[in-house]
Amino acid sequence: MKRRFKGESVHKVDAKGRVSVPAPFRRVLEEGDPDWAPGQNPNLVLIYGGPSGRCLEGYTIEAVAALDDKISRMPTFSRNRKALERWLNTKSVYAQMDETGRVVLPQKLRELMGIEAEAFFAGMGDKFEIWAPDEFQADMTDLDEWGAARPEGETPFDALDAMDAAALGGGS
Amino acid sequence: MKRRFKGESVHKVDAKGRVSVPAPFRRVLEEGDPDWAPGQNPNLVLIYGGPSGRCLEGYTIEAVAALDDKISRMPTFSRNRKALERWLNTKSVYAQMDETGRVVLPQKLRELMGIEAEAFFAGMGDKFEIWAPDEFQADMTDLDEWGAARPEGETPFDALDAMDAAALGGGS
DNA sequence: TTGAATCCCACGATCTCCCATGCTATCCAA
DNA sequence: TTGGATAGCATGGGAGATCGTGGGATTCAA
Repeated sequence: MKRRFKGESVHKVDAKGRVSVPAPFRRVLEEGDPDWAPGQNPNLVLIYGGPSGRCLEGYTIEAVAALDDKISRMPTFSRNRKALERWLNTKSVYAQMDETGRVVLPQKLRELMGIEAEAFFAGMGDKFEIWAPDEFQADMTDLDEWGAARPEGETPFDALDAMDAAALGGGS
Repeated sequence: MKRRFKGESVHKVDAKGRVSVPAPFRRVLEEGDPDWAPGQNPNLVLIYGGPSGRCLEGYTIEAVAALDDKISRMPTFSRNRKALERWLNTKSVYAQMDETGRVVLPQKLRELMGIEAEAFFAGMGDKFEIWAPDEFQADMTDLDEWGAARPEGETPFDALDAMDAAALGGGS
């Protein structure tokens, strides 16, 4: 079973835009880079035009390849495909960890996300997110309030339960 | 794993029509030119009659060869084939990077695309696009607005999710 | 001989790479 | 179980290479 991005942490961003990648994330990035070998520095991809738009998303090389593959199976001239290609190819950059476990966040991306002295890392399974700490806090609060305001039986956790029922129904 | 064209940037076009190729793109062009050797300048191909028509497309030598190959497998006298051959052979020019990482955009092509003082480069995986900055912005805005106006469950990202379902359903 | 394309040189700003340091967690042996 | 050794982690800084851009000189053809 492949390791996934889990956990959260805050790291300093220095004047050059360098920031430490949370140590547990490094293992995932290494496993997810087909060219990686012990003693080397894994590559990754940062995407910034995502659905929310308010955070950077970090993907392993493999995860990006899987996305690429999925998109390439969509109708060639569909608008959906064009939008996704723009997102995955234009609104993204390669990055590489250095020997001390850091990556450089280009100035343009830091500005877009409002990241200054600190960056907030949030594991999200097959990807991770990089936020300005206060932006993440705001998003988290939004999400909590939204969940709390849902009617009985329609909270996120209820939706999770509903997945079981659907699996049973569909699989039989 | 082969590197692909990723990212976006704007560069000045000087009076002679020279523009810097974004540094990350140079690596891809080098890898994609079979004749390239360290210390040399990679060749590339610029195509300008593409489907959208509003931007130049830059391809590596290898990518052009692959397209050529694909087209040559089409029925010999089909109109499709003829149209594509025109596109790939007639509406294209070779270009070469100089030692400082620039290429010359011929005046004719600049005029066709409305490129004047600045050119916008957009990575698109196996190729990259060169736009007049405002043209790209307009295209991007169109695309974003279109996506935002889609009903729930039909946005580009929903379509991406749907690929999983299709893969499962189609694979059985 | 004049315009355009090519080559060579120049320079400031940015980015990379290498080295350095203090801290924390882990491990091993007395 | 306790102290010290060791490895990994988070962060900082400096020197050199790369990048983006400008301009002059040269060549070639019209």
